[in-house]
Amino acid sequence: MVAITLPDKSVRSFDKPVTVAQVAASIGPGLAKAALAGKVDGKLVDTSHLIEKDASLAIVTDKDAEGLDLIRHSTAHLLAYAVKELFPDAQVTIGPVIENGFYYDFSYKRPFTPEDLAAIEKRMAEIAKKDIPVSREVWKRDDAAKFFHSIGEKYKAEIIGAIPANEDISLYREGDFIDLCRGPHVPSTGKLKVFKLMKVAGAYWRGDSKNEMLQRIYGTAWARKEDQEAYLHMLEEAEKRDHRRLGTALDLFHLQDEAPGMIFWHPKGWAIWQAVEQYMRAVYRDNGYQEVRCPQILDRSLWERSGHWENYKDNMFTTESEKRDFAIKPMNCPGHIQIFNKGIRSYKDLPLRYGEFGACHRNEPSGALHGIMRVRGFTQDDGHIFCLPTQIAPECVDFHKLAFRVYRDFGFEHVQVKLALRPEKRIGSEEQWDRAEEALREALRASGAEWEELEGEGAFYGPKIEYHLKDSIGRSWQVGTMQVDFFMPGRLGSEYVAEDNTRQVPVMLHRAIVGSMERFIGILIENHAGAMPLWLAPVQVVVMNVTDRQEAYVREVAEALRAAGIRVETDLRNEKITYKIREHSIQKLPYQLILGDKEVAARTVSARTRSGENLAPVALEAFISQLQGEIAGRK
RNA sequence: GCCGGCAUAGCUCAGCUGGUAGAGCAACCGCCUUGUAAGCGGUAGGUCCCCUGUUCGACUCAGGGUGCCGGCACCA
Repeated sequence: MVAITLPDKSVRSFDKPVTVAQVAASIGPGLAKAALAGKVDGKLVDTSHLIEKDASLAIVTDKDAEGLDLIRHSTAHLLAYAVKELFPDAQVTIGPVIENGFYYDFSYKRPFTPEDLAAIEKRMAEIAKKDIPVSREVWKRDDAAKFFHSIGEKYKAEIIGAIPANEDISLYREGDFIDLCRGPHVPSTGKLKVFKLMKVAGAYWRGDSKNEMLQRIYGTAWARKEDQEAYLHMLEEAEKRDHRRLGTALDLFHLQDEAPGMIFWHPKGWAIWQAVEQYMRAVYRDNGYQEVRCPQILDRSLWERSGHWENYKDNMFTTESEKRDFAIKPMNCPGHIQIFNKGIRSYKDLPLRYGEFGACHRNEPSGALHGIMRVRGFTQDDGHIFCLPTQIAPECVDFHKLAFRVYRDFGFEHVQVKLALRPEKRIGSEEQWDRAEEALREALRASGAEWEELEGEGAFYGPKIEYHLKDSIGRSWQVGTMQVDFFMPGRLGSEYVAEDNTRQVPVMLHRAIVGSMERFIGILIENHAGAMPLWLAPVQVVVMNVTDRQEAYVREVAEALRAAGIRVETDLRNEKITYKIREHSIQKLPYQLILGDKEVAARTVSARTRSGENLAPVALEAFISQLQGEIAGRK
């Protein structure tokens, strides 16, 4: 007797072991058809899985998140199947599920072309249509290794070789194609109906740039056609919000060949920058930071002492003058330490907080550059807190709260928090690391944050909290950070006089909220689709005349707005009002003031909002105070 | 840096197999004095990314470079 408990708590009894598929069939033919896998006692298995003893079972269909992942995983195998049919000497490697789809890495004598992709996708559809059963087989590890060697699949053999010898492994067979896989998979290829190959790209074998490069094919797969169409449509829409496109369209900035990874800020882009910077400056001021400014170029000897010359040389721009070597600063911390070191510090001075809008240059690999998100010249809202070990935790708690307040003010609700823990190559004692990691955890816990821990991702001098925001197509970018550093202050000779009159080395906290002004503005642009909130909009109001009779009044109104601190432009061009409205709408201006004879006569203004709403005429003063209210509220 | 793709007017893009280039928008000049998302007419604008080669002839083909785009690696 086998008793199966279903999710609704009902129990079905069978007189001998049954497969997931049989249980599904016993419930109903519809479910039997929809079944993609089973979840037995919480473990995902194939529908062919034989249940031999009492268990709980949930039938997984394409309505479950797991079902969708299954479809994607099986579609990756389908892709490999099709590739092996069309390109028999291609070698298969791995094909995992990713957000919205999957990829599969192949080794092949030449790169796949877009035409290849179309042919592969066609073949996939044909195989799917044949509804070929997918079956699981359990092999001895060595047999499997031998087998994959014999068919020339050296990557698979290598993967299997890394599995302990006494472990059995599972293979999945569909038609002539057999692949090593933990599974589970859909029962047959006919379950795979909605997929599309998206792009080819190079990817290193085992993610190591010392290894050969494989051909990675990316695809997307869905349970329903509408889902895929919605996804593709979303991608198209996201493309319109790309900060590079909007940067040109809204005349915010540009880049050019002579300065790769460095930005020319146009007046409107710089107005956004200034709005962000002034806001962040107030954040420094109101939270116990003193703003400072350090040299852009510093002598080699300083970078040797800090360790950068040895560890970071490839990323630094260097220069030479009168037989002295200099580096353009890639970071601000050594500079801040010089300020700290000037004079004798007492424990009573700590925590001491310095903040800078520090322009840094890093010679990033050319392939890493991306619009204004990843650049070679950028400005950090970089702060360093010199403190006692006991002050680490409270400083981190305060910082975390502050960072989240800032993100909220900029309109970000979804901030990913990650905690990067001790890497293999590190300095400092285990005890110091324990304390530092725990201090950061404590700060996150105290703030009620949810976070993800990344083993081995910390800096060599200490662990760090990372704050990430997403761009329009969902790529995640680190913005803020909080890092504990036990190392650099000692290395650069910082000390304070402790209570017992001994000299001690302070702990340094490296912290940034927007991270890089450039990246942060890029993300701001994408998240607002270029329609910046009033307080950040480069031009907040445009004042327009209907005919040239209102010209003087337009100037008067604009001047009053300017005097009230509003960023205002006039549009006195000899064009139809509809033409002007269209143009400023495309430029995503928050408010357009339309002044005709009526407004002149009544000494009022008629505003049109960005959403296309026409507000009733009001007195200028009323309009100004409305704007000032919105700006103060950061709307 | 690695794999692949791309580079034509200010912007977005077209230009078949080699015969030195076009459109729309923008700009400029007129006309129109205009009321909530494009009035009309005209003019001007290009080292077809750069260098070398093949060719009678190169935007087009080949080689090299630079930059950008998509990934990978990197991002203390």
